Amino acid sequence: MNLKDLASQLGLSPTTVSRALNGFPEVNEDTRRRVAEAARNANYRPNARAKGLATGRANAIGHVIPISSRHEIVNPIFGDFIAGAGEVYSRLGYDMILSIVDDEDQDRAYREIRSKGNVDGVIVHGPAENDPRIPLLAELGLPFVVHGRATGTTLPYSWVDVNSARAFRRATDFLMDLGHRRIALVNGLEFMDFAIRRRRGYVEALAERGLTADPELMVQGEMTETQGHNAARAMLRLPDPPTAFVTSSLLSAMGVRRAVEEAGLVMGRDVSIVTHDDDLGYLKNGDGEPIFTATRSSVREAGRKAAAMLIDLISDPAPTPRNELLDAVLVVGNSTGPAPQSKAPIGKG
Amino acid sequence: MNLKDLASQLGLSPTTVSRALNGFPEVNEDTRRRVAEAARNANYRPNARAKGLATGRANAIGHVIPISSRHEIVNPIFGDFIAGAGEVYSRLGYDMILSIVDDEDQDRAYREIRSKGNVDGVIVHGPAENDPRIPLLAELGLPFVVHGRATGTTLPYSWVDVNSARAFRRATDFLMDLGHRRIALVNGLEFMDFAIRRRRGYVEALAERGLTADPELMVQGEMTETQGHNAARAMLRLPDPPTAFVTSSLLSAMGVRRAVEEAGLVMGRDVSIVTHDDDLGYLKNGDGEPIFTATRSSVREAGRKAAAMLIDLISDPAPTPRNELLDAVLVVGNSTGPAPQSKAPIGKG
DNA sequence: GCGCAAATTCAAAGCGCTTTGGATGCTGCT
DNA sequence: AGCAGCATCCAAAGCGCTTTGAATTTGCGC
Repeated sequence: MNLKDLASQLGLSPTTVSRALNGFPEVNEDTRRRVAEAARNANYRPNARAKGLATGRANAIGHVIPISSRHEIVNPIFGDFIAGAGEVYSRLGYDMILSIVDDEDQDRAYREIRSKGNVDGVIVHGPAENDPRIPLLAELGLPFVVHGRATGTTLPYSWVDVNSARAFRRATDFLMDLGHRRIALVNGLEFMDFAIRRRRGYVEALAERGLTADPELMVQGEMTETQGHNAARAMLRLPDPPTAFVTSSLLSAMGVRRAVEEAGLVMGRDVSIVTHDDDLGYLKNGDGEPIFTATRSSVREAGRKAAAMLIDLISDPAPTPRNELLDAVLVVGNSTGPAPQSKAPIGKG
Repeated sequence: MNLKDLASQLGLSPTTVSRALNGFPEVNEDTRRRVAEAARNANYRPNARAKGLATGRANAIGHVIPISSRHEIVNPIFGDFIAGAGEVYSRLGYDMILSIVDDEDQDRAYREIRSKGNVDGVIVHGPAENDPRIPLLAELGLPFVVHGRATGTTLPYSWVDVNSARAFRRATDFLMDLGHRRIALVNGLEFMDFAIRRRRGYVEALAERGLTADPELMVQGEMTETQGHNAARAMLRLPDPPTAFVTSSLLSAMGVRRAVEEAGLVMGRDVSIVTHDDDLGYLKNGDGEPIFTATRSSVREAGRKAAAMLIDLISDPAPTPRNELLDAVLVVGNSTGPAPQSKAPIGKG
C-alpha cells in the first residue's frame, strides 16, 4: 500500500493525500479526515526511504560505537544511554542507526556515513583527549552532539556531560571531612576525557587541603569488578594503606569491597568507599537506600538530553553549539564512615 | 557528489558508472578501473536511500528493544549481543536500526517497521513463552531470527539459542556430584523463555536423583546483584538452608556471594555457587582462572551467529527456517567444593 | 452577472539510484 | 559485402515520496 494506491482509492491526487497527512494548511478539513481515516484503515505508512529521498532528511540519528582491542567499549553504560536516546527518537519519529566500527576505521566510517546520507546527525560516544572525531565532523558538516567533552579541543561543539571534576571533588571532600587522608582513586582509562576530569577533581580536592596525590594510590583501567579487586588488594597491602577509595564505577566499587572483606576489614568502618554511579537499569546501587555512598548521575537521562539536543540542532537552520552540564548528586550509603583513629598500622611510625 | 556528477565528470552515463561500481560484467575492464579510481578520489558513496528505493532492499537490519515498566530490559547482555551482530553487519555492508519500543506498542511497532520498509529483517530479542511477535512477523512476511526460543510456539521459525536446560542440568548435576542436596535456584523472570528452560533443567536434574525442587529454594526476578543478595540472605536464614546456589547471571552470583560472606560463611567451602556466565565484555568472570564455577556461553558470539543467519535468510529466495543450538561449557572456578558434612547449623535442629 | 481573492485540488518534476530495452561498433564468418 | 554475435555503452523509466506552479472551484462585494 503506497501513496498512489491510497490516493486513487480515495479519488484524490497523491499531492493532496501527502499534504493531508503531513498537516499542510491548504487542504479541506473534511478531506483531511477522510484521508486520515483511510490511511489508518489501510495501515498505511509512508516509505521511509522515499520520503527521505524526497525531503533530503533521513529522520535518523547515527551512533558510531568504536570497538577495539585497546579498550573494550562494549560498555555497560552504553545500553542505558541508548535507551534514553531511543525514547526521544521514537517519540519524535526518528530512527536510530548503530554502527559498530573498528577503532582504526573511524575516520572512514564517519565519512561514509556522511556520504551515504542515511542519518541527519550523529552522537559521539566516549570522547578522548583531543578527540579527532570532533574536527572531522565539523569539517564534514554533519550535525553532532558529544556525550562527554574532549579536553584540548578548541573548536566549539555541542555536548552533554556530567560535571565529573566537581563530582569527584565533592566525593574526595566528603571523605576528607570524615577525617580520611589516605584516599585512593580507582579510575577509568585516563585517555578518556571523563577519567581525566575525575582525576583532576580528586587531585584538586586533595591539593586544597594541602595533600598531594600519591601515585601509589591511583590506578586507571577498564572499570570492572576485577579491576577494583586487584587494585584494592594491592593497595591494602601497602605499608601505609588507604582508608578510603574513590572509584569510577559501581563494578569497580564492588571489586574494592570484595578485596576489603577478604582483608578481614569492614566496609564503612575500616575502609570507606565512594563511587560514581551511572544509575544503570540493571546495576542499581541498592534499591531504596544506597549500598555505596555515591555521586549519582543517570546515564539514561544523559541519553535523553543528548538526543533532544541533537534533534534540536538539526532542525535549527543556523545552529549554534549548545551544551549541558549535568550535576551528579551525592547520595550517602553505608560504605562510608569516619576515618579509623590512626592507631597506625602496626610496624609503622 | 552523486552518481550523475561522477558520470558526467568521467564522460560516461550514470548507467555505466552504476554497473561499473556494482560489478556487472558488461563493462570494459579499463572503464571499470577508471570509474573505481574516480569514485575513490571523489570519496563517492552511493546514497543509501536512493539505492534502497531503487532496489527495494534496505540493507539494514532492525532490532526492536522492548522497554517496559514490567521488566527493565536495558539488559546488560544487550550491548554484547549488539556488538557481535554489528561486527557481521559492518562486514557485510548492513546497517543496524534500533528501535526502543514500549512493551504495549510492540505490535504496532513491527507493523510500522514493515510498512516503513527501512529494514530487510529483524532480530527478536528476549522471547517469552508463546511470544506473540513470532506469529506476527510470520504474518507480516518480514524475515526474522529469534535470539532464544519461544516455548509453546508451533510455527517453524529461525533462532539462535543456548541450550539452557542442558546447561542448568549440568550445573545441578555438578553440585550433586559434590554431595550437595539442598540446592537453590536464583533465576531470571520466568515468563522469559530462557528462564523457563533453566528451571526445567534444574528441576529435571534433581528429579533424576530422586530429589524434588523445594519452592522455598527457587526465586525468580530481575537478575541483579541485589536480587542475588536478597534471595541468598533469606534462604541462608531458613531452618534448612541451601549448601549451594545455581544462579542465572554473574551479577546475581555476586549478590549471593555477598550474602554468603555477610553470613560469615566461605564461598566454595560452606556454600557453593554455580552461575551462568554470558561472557560479557565488561563483566568477566575473572581474568584467566574463573572466579565462579559457571556455565559459559558468549552472547557476543550468539549475536554474530544470529546476524549471519538473518542475512543468509534474507538473501535466500525461498528460505526455510534455520536454527542453531549453542552449548554452554562448564568452567570450574573457586566457588564450588564438596558439600559440607551435615554438622547441622548451630542453634538449629 | 462580473471580477477578484481565497480555498482546494492537481499534474508534473525531481530526489539519486537501478534496470530494462535498446543503440552502436567491432569482429569474424560465409 | 553482408550478417550474426559480442562487447560496450546509453536513454529513459521507475522506485514512492514531496513540492512547485498552475488549474479549478467557491465566496463575496459591487
